[in-house]
Amino acid sequence: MYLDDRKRKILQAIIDDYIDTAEPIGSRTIARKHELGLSSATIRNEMADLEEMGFLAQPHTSAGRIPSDKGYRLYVDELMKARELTFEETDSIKRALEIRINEMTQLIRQASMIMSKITRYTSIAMAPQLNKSTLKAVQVVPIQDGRALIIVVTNANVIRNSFIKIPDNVSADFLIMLSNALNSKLNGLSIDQINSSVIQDIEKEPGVTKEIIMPILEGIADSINNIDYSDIYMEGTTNILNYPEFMDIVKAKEFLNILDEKDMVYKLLNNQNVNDKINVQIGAENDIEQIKDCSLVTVTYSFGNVVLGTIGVIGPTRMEYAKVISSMNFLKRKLNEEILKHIGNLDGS
Amino acid sequence: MYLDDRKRKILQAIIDDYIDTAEPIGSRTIARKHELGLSSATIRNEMADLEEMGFLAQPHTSAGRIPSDKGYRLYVDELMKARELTFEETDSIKRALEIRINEMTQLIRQASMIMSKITRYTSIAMAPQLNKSTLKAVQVVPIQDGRALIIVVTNANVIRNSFIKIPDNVSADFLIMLSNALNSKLNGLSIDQINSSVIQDIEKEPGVTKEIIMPILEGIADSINNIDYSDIYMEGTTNILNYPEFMDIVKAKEFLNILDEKDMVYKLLNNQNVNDKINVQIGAENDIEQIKDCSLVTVTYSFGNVVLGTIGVIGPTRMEYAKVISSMNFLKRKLNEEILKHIGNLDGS
DNA sequence: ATTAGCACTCAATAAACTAGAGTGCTAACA
DNA sequence: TGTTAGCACTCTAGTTTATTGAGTGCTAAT
Repeated sequence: MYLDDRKRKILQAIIDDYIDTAEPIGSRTIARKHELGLSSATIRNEMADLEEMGFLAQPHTSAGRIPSDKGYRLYVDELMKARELTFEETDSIKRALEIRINEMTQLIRQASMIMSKITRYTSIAMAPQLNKSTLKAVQVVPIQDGRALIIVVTNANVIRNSFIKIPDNVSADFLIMLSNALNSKLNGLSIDQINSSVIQDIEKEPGVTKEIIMPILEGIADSINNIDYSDIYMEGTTNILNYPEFMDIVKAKEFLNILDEKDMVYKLLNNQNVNDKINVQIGAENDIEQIKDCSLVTVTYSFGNVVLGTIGVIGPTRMEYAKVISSMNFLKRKLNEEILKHIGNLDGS
Repeated sequence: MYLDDRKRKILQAIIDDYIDTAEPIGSRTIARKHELGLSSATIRNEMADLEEMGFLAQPHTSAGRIPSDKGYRLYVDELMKARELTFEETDSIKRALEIRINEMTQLIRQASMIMSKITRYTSIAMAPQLNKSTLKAVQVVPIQDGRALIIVVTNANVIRNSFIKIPDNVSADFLIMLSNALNSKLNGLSIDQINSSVIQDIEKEPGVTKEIIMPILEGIADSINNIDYSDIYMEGTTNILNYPEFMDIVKAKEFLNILDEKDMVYKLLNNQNVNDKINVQIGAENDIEQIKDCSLVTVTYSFGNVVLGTIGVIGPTRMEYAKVISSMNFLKRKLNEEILKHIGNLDGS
């Protein structure tokens, strides 16, 4: 069966309406509301075809049709019309990102917050993925005898600390010297690139022993590797409860439970293709059974070839795709500008 | 009317049963299940008295009785029997706190997590309140020309960073000297104690100017004052959906919305009395209308006179108070031991 | 190819009924 | 005088039955 232009128009009309009302759409509704010049009977025949082709489904025999995941996919890829953002929307995105930024993570949280607010869905975000980053500065700061604090700054200006134990007899001056050595040797390396030849190189410095260097390197690895789940942010988690398809307490719980488990959210955000596009996962396209009735729109942003994180909006499959995608596009653009400003500035580049 | 021993026994029995079943309790149930040697008619009369005194309420004329906030209050203060924790429970609390702790916040998150798991309610926690802390170490680390990173460590080993701008021509050696000066002058002071005389004192150091010292002090204040809401942790937010009184989507949403707004949670945790006791807020005793059907059990823990934070468990007013309070007590004890170990160690004291 | 018409289906809502848990009151009892 | 058995009454929750209306699929006419 061929998906001709009339079928596409009808499908589009049905999905538009369904996104709007969350009610199964009948042939008469389409005939009345959209000027297709066709009677309900004709549309009825076309709808039967569309169902057979897998784009529509029927909750029960005497109900209207609702879109299937496949239907939404076609809609997103080909049918829907772009939605212009209003001035209020673009403006609030712009203003949200205009904060005084101290750390990348703040920028991301802010971005996540505004996405949730504009779309009225739930936003999830993941902050910089440290193990892909490279070191920009390392400092060893003495706190008191036998204890020091390692501070690591990455090329994306993410800061991590970790306490370490050091031998008691180490002087503050020596640590300063050591910090300088570490800085020059490790600068620009990713954590994976710190191998034995680099370590041997550092050991050549006067006074540097295995006893002192090992806890420091462990501390650095600790700081970096520990992608801890605190770097996952969520906003508007209860928004889902506003949508009729999640008014059922069991459904709502299923959804909220996934958000409660940060490693699930982490997995969700990490399964995305890393590219410059807006990613759309519809319904069962994500492989978490409990949210097979949800869609996820994500964008991964980066600086150079360093992936800095991912922001996503998750809502019912009956999502206002046009609006969400437009918002994400605009956010991505503004976010990239901000990242450039932020990291650019600090790099002096 | 006098609340004699028999009335108290009956009230206790009713509340025990109601906490268990969430169903209004009738006179016959009490007569049957508890060996009070009284007929249902007698209990009926006593129940009418208890209702008149405000300890019980009736959802409708032909239903059993449910406890009022006042009833729960009496129950918590005087009636309930302590609940021994099982070995599994004490053991899992102990093991949860045995992690390798890098920062106080990790300890608190861990504690919050285990409370939610054991009680099956929602736990909320607040990490160290920085502005009551005193400074233990301050370091100014050059990142590149014109930019430096301030690292602040408090007496509770909480670490905060903030980027600052400094004049271009400042040398790394000078910053090291300055760090040393700041360390000796600011050590032991709280943020409120850094006044103009302290600042003047620092300015006496050779080469220190207002231009250089002001951004640094601002950076310190930034790090400290910014009690940001990331320091609020929650676990088991969806647990509430397991309790029949919150199966209603509107009720559930009301509850979850409060948790979604971190400043509400913040307010909730901050309104607690700061003392060494377990605090119990029953129903409308907390002044947030939306959670007037919830009870909150909190404990504030501290080191010396420094308040380090608060951990709370929030659930329906029909809460297993005995279990929650026992758990909190045990947690408090273990937590204090850990804090002593942790901070003690690092202080060398 | 399109459409009007009609019989049929099914969910949702309302209305009527039933069952049962629980109360309050009264009168009898120890 | 406190306690209890007994009974009429109340109210909710659950079940059954009937009704409505939106929507479909099919057929025959255009």
